[in-house]
Amino acid sequence: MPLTDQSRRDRILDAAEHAFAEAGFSGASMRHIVLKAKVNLATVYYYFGSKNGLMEAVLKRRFGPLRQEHLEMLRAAQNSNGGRPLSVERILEAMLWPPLRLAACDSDQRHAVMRLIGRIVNEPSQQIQDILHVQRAEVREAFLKAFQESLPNAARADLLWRLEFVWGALTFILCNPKKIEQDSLGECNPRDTQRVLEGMIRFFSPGFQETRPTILRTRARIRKAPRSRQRRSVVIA
Amino acid sequence: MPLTDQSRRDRILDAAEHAFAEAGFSGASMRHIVLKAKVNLATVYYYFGSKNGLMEAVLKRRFGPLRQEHLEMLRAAQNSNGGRPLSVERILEAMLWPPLRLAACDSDQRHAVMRLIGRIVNEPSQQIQDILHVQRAEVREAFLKAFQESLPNAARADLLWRLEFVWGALTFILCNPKKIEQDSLGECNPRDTQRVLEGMIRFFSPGFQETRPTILRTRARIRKAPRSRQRRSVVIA
DNA sequence: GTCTATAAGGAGATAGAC
DNA sequence: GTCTATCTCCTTATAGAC
Repeated sequence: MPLTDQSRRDRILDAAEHAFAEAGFSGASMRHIVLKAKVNLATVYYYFGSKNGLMEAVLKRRFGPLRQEHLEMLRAAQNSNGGRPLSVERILEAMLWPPLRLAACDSDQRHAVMRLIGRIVNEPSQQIQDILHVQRAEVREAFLKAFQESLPNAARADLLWRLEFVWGALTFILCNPKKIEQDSLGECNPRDTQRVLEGMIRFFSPGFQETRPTILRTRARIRKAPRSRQRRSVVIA
Repeated sequence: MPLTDQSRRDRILDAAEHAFAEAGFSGASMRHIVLKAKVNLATVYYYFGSKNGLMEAVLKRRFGPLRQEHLEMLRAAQNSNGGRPLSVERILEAMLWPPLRLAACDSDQRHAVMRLIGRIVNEPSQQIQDILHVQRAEVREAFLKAFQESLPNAARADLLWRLEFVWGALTFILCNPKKIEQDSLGECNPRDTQRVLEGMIRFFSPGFQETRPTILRTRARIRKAPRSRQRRSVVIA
């Protein structure tokens, strides 16, 4: 870790990224960050103004390039396909690979980036959510459009839901790689990015093909809950 | 909201559940909680000992019954099926419905419970993760076994990954119902629990049937990233 | 640009009266 | 069991010398 080669600003961003990824926004403290970055506390305020400003800079450094890579990969796939609708597999690949690749970089920051993506998705702060929303809206639209072209019979609402499911699954595994590995007793290896990608594409692709309209079944048998300690005056079922 | 009918202890738990769900563990403060619960600060320490103890009580109140409901619903489905392997759809229903139903209760605590489930999954604290692990391990095993019986040709590692994907998608939509509704301009309605359940079962079922072994494709074309600002000395691809 | 020193307040937790 | 008052520490943030 050559400290001399790295400017103070970058050291702070790296340390902050790490801290925010590990402890969340409110859980991370400026003092821990400056300790790890080996800079003075006032330096952070000089460069970033506030803790919020620091988080914003951390997010933009990662999600700006990520957004561009998403869009470029989708466009490259479309170009190489001569303008015809892409297969679901190709779309999913363009959707999942950029974040997985980012997380696969072999560096000290690897785990930090992985967890940061997953962490901030569920971050309570409205300001953080706004930053994320701006970064994601354009990408969301592009992929939704690709899916609509690929699956003209699918209901738009279904596709929207499915994008959320995939995005949720992705952020979850990015945020909890260690837990997954431990819970599976080593059978799942989140660092084998290539295999994770293949597994996700194989698992999610068939579901997207399911374009018949939803038929709501009556499900009377599950109305009864086993315990009485919960309030369930109104049960939707 | 009849305050007199509710013991202090329950008022604290309700307020804490709400606060933790909204702001996360470190983001929520004891002082905000006692303000909402209309109790004295010392009362919380009398009943729960510490902030950690309070969180633990909040989690156990919800996840104990949830665990039981998961197991009972799976067992009921197996019994009604005469011991034969369940369909993937039935297993998914038993897996998804208890948390969705819990979130569908029409009460002031509804949103709190929804978001709490999603929130704590990504909570950094190790102690919280341990509580969650204990609650989830038994349920995980039961559902994994059900899937293995239903899909004898599926690789165990694949099933483990897929359980994580489903769990990740579920916790994501539980934690971010408002965001989903806004991003979709109202087309997705997270409060229509029944439809969400059907949508998830329809989306995830086909993927589980995919039991052919994974064939890793070479993907040279995605090796190139669009921007040079990221370090990518070692790219796994 | 970088530092020391410190402000100003919020946090979790407790002692001890009632 | 419930309250007031307080301890102690840590937090974000800033003022001002160099």
